[in-house]
Amino acid sequence: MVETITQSIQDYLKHIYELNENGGTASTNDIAARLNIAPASVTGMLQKLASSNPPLVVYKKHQGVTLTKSGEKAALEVIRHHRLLETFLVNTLGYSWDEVHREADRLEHVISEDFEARMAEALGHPTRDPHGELIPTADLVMPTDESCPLASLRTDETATVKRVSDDDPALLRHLREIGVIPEVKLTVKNYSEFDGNLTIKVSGQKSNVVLGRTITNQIFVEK
Amino acid sequence: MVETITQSIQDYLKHIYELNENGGTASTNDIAARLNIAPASVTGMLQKLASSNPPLVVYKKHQGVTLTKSGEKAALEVIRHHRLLETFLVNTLGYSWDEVHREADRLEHVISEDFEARMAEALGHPTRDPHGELIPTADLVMPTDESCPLASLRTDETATVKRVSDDDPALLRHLREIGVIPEVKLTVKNYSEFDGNLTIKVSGQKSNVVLGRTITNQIFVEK
DNA sequence: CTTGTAATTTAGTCTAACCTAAATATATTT
DNA sequence: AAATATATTTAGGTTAGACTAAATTACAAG
Repeated sequence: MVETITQSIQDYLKHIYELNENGGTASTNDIAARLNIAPASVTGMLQKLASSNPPLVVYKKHQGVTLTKSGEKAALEVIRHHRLLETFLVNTLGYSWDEVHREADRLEHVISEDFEARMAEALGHPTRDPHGELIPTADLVMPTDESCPLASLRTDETATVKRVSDDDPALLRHLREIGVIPEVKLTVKNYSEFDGNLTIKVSGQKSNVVLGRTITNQIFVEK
Repeated sequence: MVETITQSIQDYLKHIYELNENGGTASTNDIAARLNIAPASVTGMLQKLASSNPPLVVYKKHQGVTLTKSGEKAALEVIRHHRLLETFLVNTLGYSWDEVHREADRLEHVISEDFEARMAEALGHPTRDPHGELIPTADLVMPTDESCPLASLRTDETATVKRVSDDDPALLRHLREIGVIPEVKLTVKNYSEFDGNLTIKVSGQKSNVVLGRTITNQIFVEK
């Protein structure tokens, strides 16, 4: 049998992977929200993905889905494409941090394995994309992420920024302005018990910045 | 109204443009052959393209189609994407002459205008792609081509290669081997009345080569 | 000017992926 | 434990773009 993995199936798998990373199982509604389609349409597709050969998801009515091994491989393939593309667009065409996402979302489905390999080669086989997200390896293994939210640090702790959540372009632009980008070092000058704000000294920047919980939960660091 | 120009419509328009360049009107069968689909499917699409708003083709039953101004603009947009992409892939990812075509065929439909502009900029606004095909300008005008088939030259004439037909990868590899690539100078050493063969001295190559009609009709030069 | 062939069109189907509305299952609150 | 709210599924429908088979039109050759 071996049914074809269409572009929309790739999109489903990618988002299910990301939902699985956080929650566990991915719910019909969450998937629908991410794909901007009606929940009813998602149900139909999940049934199809579960009964394809080989099955790409494990699906129990009313209980969401998880990826099978095959589903995960297919998802990682797309994610590798996406993250390599983001890196490539920033490095070779001067795209900025916040502009690459939409472009990569369209390109990820159409590039060949050859294109993927040539990009990886040209970029020196990077392990993270411009936002610091880990890039699955060529044999489709997702490296483990050792980083923790900046929000979990306390006064006098020092760490290196590893990753920044990429789903809000405005936040990305802001972080770029205050110098919070991957591989930059920072130190917590103060932690406020009251509201969870952190006062941060960013290496290379003159003045300290105060960041709220909402932001510090989207920045990931290694001590 | 302004209906959306889907990927397959883009493909139809691109091939109709190319058929119009040679023949005049594009026939149902020719289009079907190029797109690898059944002629009956083409008829349906042509009717749709002719009655869309604005109309993209002029269609008279049993007499093939030509592009309208709107159809031509849409076609040139795709062709510009394609040719810039080929140039980009060769220049920045080390693709060879004969490998770029398939990749560009998929990418041409999904890149943004921004991507197009960045490529053009990075490449220094090239006027020809790696095979020497003219690239439509940013405002979608196809430059006029002054070149003529190598087959039309006679003994002792000298010319510069401008373009090579790109639809046969094997031919492309052969031409690369004997040094026949755009901007290379060559001289006709002999013309054979009998079979139309040309004996050619290619600048930078030690030994002369003899090329038959089939090949010399696919190489375009300027004297 | 008729007849055979090739090109084209019509008519009717199919599939993928979406939709809406209604039905049902699950979860939450009182 | 019932009542309500929320999440999910079912049922039925739409659209784009392909298909095959049959009908028609155009064209070329005797």
